[in-house]
Amino acid sequence: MNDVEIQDYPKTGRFLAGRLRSALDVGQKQRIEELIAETRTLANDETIIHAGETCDVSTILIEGFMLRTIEEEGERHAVSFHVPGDFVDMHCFALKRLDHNIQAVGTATIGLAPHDKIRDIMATDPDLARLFWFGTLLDAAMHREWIVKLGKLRAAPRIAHILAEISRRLDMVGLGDSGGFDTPLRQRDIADTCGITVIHANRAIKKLRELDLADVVRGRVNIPDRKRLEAYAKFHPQYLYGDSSELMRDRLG
Amino acid sequence: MNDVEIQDYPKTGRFLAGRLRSALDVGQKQRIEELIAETRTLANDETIIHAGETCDVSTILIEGFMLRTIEEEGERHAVSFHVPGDFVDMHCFALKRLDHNIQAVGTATIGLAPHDKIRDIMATDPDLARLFWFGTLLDAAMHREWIVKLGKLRAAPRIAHILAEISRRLDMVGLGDSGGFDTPLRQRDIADTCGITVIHANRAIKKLRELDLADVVRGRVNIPDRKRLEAYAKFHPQYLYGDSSELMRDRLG
DNA sequence: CGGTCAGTTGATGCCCATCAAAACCTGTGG
DNA sequence: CCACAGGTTTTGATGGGCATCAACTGACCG
Repeated sequence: MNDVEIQDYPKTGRFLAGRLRSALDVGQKQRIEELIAETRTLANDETIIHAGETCDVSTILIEGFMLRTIEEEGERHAVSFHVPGDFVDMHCFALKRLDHNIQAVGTATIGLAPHDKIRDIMATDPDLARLFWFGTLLDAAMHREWIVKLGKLRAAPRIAHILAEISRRLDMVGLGDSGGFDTPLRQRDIADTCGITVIHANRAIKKLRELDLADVVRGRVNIPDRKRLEAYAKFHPQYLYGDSSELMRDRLG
Repeated sequence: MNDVEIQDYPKTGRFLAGRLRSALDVGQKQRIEELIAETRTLANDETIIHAGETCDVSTILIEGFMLRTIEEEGERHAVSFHVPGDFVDMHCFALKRLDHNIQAVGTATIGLAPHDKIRDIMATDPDLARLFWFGTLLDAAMHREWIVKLGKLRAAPRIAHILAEISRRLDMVGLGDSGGFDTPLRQRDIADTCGITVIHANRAIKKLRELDLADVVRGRVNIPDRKRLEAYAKFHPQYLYGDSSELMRDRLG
């Protein structure tokens, strides 16, 4: 991942960066870039898709953060979060309707890919089809890891895990920032993601601060030593299927 | 779903039954059936794929139950369970290696689909390609629902949710049994799935028994009134994307 | 009839939800 | 520049859920 990718492909240059993107040729990258018919800017908390709606475009997150949330009995549960480069609702192409909402956290910029263009790709480039598929399966892999962590970890390490994962994923798409990252995530969002109350999230964050593992302040997360944070969170990045993993040497085809 | 499907397609007749299967034509069903190069019988607890292994076949569960598990620090965590008709590791085709194990619970019969045959389908029938994709996205949808339930529900309703889901999924593939279902699931498996200890699982099961919601005995789960069980578990089947949902009327293409 | 494994029960302490309230930011308009 | 309002972060007190350690029962099997 380098800046050239973003110059050449300003809307989709981060898509699967650090993962299978390196297996794509120029023509394929160009074709993905041309998928994006339109870009939009989202306001804080704006929801682009509501659970149950059918859709005929898919959305790539270009800049900012987003959450997938499910409402139940008036409570919001966040099932996953997204960083730039994520095709946040590619699965909508195959599912036709979604079981959850997708909303911006802070302001965000998105690109829209009409499904008929994706259908063209499915019919003419099986390798790209498989790449899109791969992208949606990464979400499933992250869901699985999170299920394990929810069963295994208490509040503070859960939060540490979220922070460690965001940090790693930002790295993969070329937005790494040693020492932490800027984010509009609120304690409310962290609580909704970890399945705990805001109040308890606050105490757990305080604990991380006291342990000098992570400092969450408005708009910024400081991480003095990511290795220590990852150890505390029992974070093992294999499930992100990154390039750097020795196990991921074999590629498309 | 009816018995004719299983007579005509003994190995894959339950695949996506109750969901998009009804959108397939005879040629497509035949093509899926012919994917299965070989069948095998698995012993109790036998693991067919270990985390990290690459693979060049995918597996459909023909008879019995299976679990996806992730080991961490000697503890087994189950991230999902499977019923007949599930293509348990179709995602292995696009991911190449898996982040988890897949193992039988009790004895099970599976069918093996070589990846080169799947690749042929990807290249020649985009509708079937999309169907396979859809199948893997169902897993992701179930993962999301489970993440919400882990955040929202305590032990007893979690277990109730598992039981309700199994019951519904058996219905969809034509194995419904009003009053409950036979299963080799042990309390250990339920505990590993719910992220609780066996001891606490036992107490929660006792509670379900006392509430007359479900009776889990060796090899059998009795459900006197599924509606009541589902209400207690806050089970809402939309995430299973079943045919019966009004929202699912639109199909492939 | 002893061994093994699944299921069951009791006692203790920590984690987290809940109710309540205060301190703090941030943007707004006077 | 200050006052104010609304949302975010912080702290305290109380109770319930679950993990943990320990022990016992019952079923199946050689």
